[in-house]
Amino acid sequence: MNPKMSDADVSDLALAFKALSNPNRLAAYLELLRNRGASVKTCAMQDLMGLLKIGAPTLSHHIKEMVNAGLIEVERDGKFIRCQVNEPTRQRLARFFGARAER
Amino acid sequence: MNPKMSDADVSDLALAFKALSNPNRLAAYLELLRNRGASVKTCAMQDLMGLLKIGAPTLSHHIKEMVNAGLIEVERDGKFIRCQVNEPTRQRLARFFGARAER
DNA sequence: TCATCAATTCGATGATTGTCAAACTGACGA
DNA sequence: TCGTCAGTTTGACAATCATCGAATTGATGA
Repeated sequence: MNPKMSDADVSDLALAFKALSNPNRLAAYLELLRNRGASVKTCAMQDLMGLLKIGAPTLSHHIKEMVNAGLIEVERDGKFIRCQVNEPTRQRLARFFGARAER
Repeated sequence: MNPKMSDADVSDLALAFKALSNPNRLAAYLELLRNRGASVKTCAMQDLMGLLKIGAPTLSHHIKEMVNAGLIEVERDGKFIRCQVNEPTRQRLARFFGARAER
């Protein structure tokens, strides 16, 4: 039924799911998802630290892992960083679960 | 934009993603997804062992974890088991990534 | 009844992970 | 130029995970 999938695609997907398997990372991604429709689409690290009772080193590590998994993008802005969700990946994940269209 | 999400919902989701974060489990789930449209929607353990160069004890463990995460359902049929994807969870995951309609 | 077969449970082990504190970097403003 | 601030890197450690072999269970068919 579905076009089949290479081993490489499977391990890319597994990487994305692994990144979302940690509750703190998931909550961070969820926050970025919610910001997707807002006027300011990005979060700095301190915004996320407000939600996630974890230290800066840990969050920095989590962000790096989400970037590495292709889930989010990070931009530097002087002292700050700006995180936002990676759209192509988000859409690929939605399709994986069998979604068809999206408004 | 989105209705917000309880901590419990977040950890349920994290559990599902953790289950999909292992390449072998992901490949098994993928196989069940592909069978979703077929006439025989279920797989026995040996069907999955054909794909996944791992032993029966390990696969049994993986299946239990996917059941526990709500990703799949398992039914006993004599000596065999029949696995298939859990539809409500599948749809919830598709919606998580922002998909709207389906089919 | 008994041998076989599908699947599960148990116990162990090496690998990976999440987190922290401490030290570091690089940008900004005084 | 200096102190401070946002974020990063490093090194460590406890906890969790994936996998295996061996033993077990329960159903089937001879």
